Amino acid sequence: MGTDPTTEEKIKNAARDIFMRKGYAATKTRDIAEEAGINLALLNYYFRSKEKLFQQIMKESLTGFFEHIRSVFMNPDTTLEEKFSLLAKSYIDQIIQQPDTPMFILSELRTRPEEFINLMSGQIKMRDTAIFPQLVEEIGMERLHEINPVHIMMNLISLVIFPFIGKPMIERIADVDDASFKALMEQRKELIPKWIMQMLK
Amino acid sequence: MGTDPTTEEKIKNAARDIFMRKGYAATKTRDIAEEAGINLALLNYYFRSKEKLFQQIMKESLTGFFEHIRSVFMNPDTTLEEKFSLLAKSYIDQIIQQPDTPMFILSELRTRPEEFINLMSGQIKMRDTAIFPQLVEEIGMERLHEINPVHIMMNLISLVIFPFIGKPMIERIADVDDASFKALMEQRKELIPKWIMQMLK
DNA sequence: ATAAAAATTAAACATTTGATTAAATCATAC
DNA sequence: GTATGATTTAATCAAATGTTTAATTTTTAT
Repeated sequence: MGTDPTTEEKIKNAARDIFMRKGYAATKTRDIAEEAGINLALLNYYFRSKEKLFQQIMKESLTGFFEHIRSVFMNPDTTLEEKFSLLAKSYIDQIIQQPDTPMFILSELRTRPEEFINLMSGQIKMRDTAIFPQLVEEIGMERLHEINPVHIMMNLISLVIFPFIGKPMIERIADVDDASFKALMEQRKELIPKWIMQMLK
Repeated sequence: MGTDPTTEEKIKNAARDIFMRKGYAATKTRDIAEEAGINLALLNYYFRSKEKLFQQIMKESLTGFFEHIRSVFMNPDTTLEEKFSLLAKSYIDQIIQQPDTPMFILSELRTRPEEFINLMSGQIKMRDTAIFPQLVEEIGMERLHEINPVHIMMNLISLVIFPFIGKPMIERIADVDDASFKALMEQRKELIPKWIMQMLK
């Protein structure tokens, strides 16, 4: 067993939980305090304000979110298809562990874009990745006008992430339960790279 | 020119605008009143409460959102590829007009799933559509175990909707401006049906 | 023209909510 | 053991927020 979490950690864990599930505006500092099992004043004692606490958590979420893309897309020693496959595998695994992260980031980015300008800068730029020239080469100069590499990147991310974002709706429309949903996501680790490769044909 | 909007319409329009942009919790009744140019008390006079006003708007958004899917997927007289094409075209056009709708629905569905159980019931069921048996036939019985029709439906919706949800992030990562983004979306009306058909091969 | 109904306004109310304060408790060093 | 600093608590504050009230103005019907 690990050591007991410090008060600071308890607050952060509770805050991450509730921020991710309900978003910034719907999260009350008292909910965080109760979930963490601490006195309300301790939240401000350790983190100064709800806003500061939120920014710490968002920064870490963003970093984790991009680290996956970065490490896969920056590697010059893997082929295109390997990159697609690695990204699908590691991302789907990660999101299964923390299903709320993508929606959390995207919905806060929509609601309060101002706060993100600094947090987002210094993150990945598509043109600086190793995958970008590989995509350009695979598509071929003469076909670049009909299929922009940005489409392929969007498609990869869309196919990986959207099912998790749309899960509550998909489960109702398609009559799939939680277990079946997870099984479908597992299959997608293999299917997505195949689909993306076909798009390049 | 159309007639002036009634007070009720002014409130609803303002509320739709702000709810869509900021979400339920971050929207203040006073913001709605100001945006609508009306006295705060009129909001409760016409709609009883913020919650009731929200539910009306959400119900209409959900209905509009599903009407497109329904009308395309229910039509027994179009081929699979025609359905893919029609859905991509009409959906992308609709979302370009009202880019916040998908994110609005999905993020509120995540934040307050309780409120949605009644609003969602009576909406579309995948197994009752005309497209479902078409998909099953196209895939073929012997391949159904390796590619569940639900994947194809998820992919279609993902490729259409996700770029709009991820737009603020995509624009930063891929260095595309608003005009280029719209041009890319226009291309996708033709590309998405093609990509989806390839997945069935 | 006038009375009744509908619409609008300014003010206030009751909670909620983020934050602070001052006192109390705990841990650590000497 | 005691003093010092860190941590925790209960209580409180001030502002924000959804809603209501009571009075006023505008519209409608006769």
